[in-house]
Amino acid sequence: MDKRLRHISLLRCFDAAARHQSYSLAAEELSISQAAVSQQVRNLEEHVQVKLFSREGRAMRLTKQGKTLSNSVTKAFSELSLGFDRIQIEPENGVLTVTASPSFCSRWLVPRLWKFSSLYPDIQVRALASAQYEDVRHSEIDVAIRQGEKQVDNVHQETLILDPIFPVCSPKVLEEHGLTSPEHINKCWLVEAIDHTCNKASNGFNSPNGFSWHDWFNLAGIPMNQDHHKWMEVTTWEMGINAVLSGHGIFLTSGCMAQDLIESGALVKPFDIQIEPGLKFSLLYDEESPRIARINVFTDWLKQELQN
Amino acid sequence: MDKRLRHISLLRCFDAAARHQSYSLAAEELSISQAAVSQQVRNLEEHVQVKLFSREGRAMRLTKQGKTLSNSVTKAFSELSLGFDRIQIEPENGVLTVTASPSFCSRWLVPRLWKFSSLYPDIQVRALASAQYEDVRHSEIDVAIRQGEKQVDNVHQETLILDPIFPVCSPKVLEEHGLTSPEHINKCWLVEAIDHTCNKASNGFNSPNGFSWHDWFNLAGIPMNQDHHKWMEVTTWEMGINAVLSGHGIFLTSGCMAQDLIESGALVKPFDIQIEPGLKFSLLYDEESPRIARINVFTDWLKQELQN
DNA sequence: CTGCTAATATAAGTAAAACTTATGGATAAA
DNA sequence: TTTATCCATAAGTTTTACTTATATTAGCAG
Repeated sequence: MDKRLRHISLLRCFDAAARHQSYSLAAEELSISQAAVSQQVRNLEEHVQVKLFSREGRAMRLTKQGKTLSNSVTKAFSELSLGFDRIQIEPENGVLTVTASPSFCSRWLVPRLWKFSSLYPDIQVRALASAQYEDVRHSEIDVAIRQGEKQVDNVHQETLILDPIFPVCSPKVLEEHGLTSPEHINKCWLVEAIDHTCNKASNGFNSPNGFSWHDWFNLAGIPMNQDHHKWMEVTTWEMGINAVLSGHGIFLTSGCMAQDLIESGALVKPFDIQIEPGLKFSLLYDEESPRIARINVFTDWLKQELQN
Repeated sequence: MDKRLRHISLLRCFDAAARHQSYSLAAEELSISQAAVSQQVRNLEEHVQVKLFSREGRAMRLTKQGKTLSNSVTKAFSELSLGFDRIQIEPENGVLTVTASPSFCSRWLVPRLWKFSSLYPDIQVRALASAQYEDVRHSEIDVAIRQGEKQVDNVHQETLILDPIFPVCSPKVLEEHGLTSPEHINKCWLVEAIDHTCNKASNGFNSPNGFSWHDWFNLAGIPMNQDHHKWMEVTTWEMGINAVLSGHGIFLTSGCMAQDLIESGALVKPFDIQIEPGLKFSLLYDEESPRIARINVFTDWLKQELQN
């Protein structure tokens, strides 16, 4: 054991002072007195026989050697924090970060979070919208909800939702076009969400869709007008929802994206014909996360919410 | 500042116990009592709320979490030691480790070290023979002398010797073959040191040679017998020197490898024709080494020695 | 199986380190 | 020049790291 590590405690004050270039600010951060910081740094300088700070007016600037040591200390402390993180279990209470696609966040997750927050007021949920999967193991993200499925090493993954695909439109469009039979859909503008990678065979998290109007017409057993010119393609679920909300045609949606709007009457589901099993939404988290207790609270609530 | 680093001192005992899987051995290493180690580890376990060791008979085995933390602590402590090393200046007196090729060590360096030791009896020089360059920045080696030149990050490098290349032989061979003119060399066995990587264009430290008899004959302006069958190739300078010392032909040597033997009369230089500039020997050391004071003493002496 | 040795655990006490409060000195700004 | 801000130092207090003594557990040999 390196004898110099006998005075390893002194490095705490050194590190804080180095970052702030100020003993007072360091003392504030550490919730101790300025005099303590001054003495600890002086003790360190005496033990290693190297001047680490030089006074510049009221500030304490690092010497060249002080900078060198500070770099090493920062790395070492970071490594220790990581080690502690890996072995410790955080309490249930605290911040939890959940990531999903922007559409899922705004159309499904965020409109439901008030229920979670009512039940668990000591857990603050941060919803992080992201167009692609974020690593739950090497970031501060705790839970990811993604459309599709993909093998991710050392990450727990389960099916959260199997979402039917069906057409929705506004009540206005329903009335104007008299949509009493599936064939009548051919009278409308057809809105379809496409996967902008244009690769239906891709295996992994994708956005947004693996189904088209063509699939739905096949299921309904009716011919699709082959020279149908009234169609529009969008690249996110939210765009499609917003289109039909404003009275623009009929949208082949993923159920969960429209569920709250159907319940509120803002949109209607003209026909009880849906593609099943439709989309899979997966739930992912790191079982070895220090925040596993918090993650479990949230994911349990999620699953319960989906049964109601 | 991570609050857990408040108890950073406890990690010293943890680290020693983890390495030894024994509190008693850890105590011995740290020169404290077993009871202190036991209590420090217990305190750490209480603060982080994780069991780090499990008792197996008389041994203390790391738990899975203990192993995880131990890995991080080892890295962090290593980083801190490195930081201390980089800022601390060791005194002039102490051990200095010098590395060079085996041939250079035995033929040039070691035969001269007695002079250095006479002048600086408090600096103990350890000559480390190595066939390849050893990193002076991340090892305990202080000074490297290598043939050739190569860019090494954060390492001071300068030319130590520009060594002429010329033929040497034993006085006996000189007399037997009557080598009074360069053409007479064709009567002898020609010994040549080759670079066993067989890549003359390689940029970096190489061993041993970038020159051949062909080069020397060109310089001397005489034709080399094209079907010369009396030749031998060796892969180190020392082999070549030993060959001619035993009366075997004539060797195209690097000056410094034969200098002391020429001065003593054991070998002779038949002709005053030499390839110049010949080989470059470089001196390398880490300017940020804690032993820089000692390194400077040695390198200054080296350069002085070469001017005499 | 018994007795002994080796190793860790725990309790009480001591020594050293980390911190506090009070005050002085230096620098910057008004 | 005065005032405010920041670090340095001294003396005292609190906390942590260590000691010694003893208890407990495990392993080994006869």
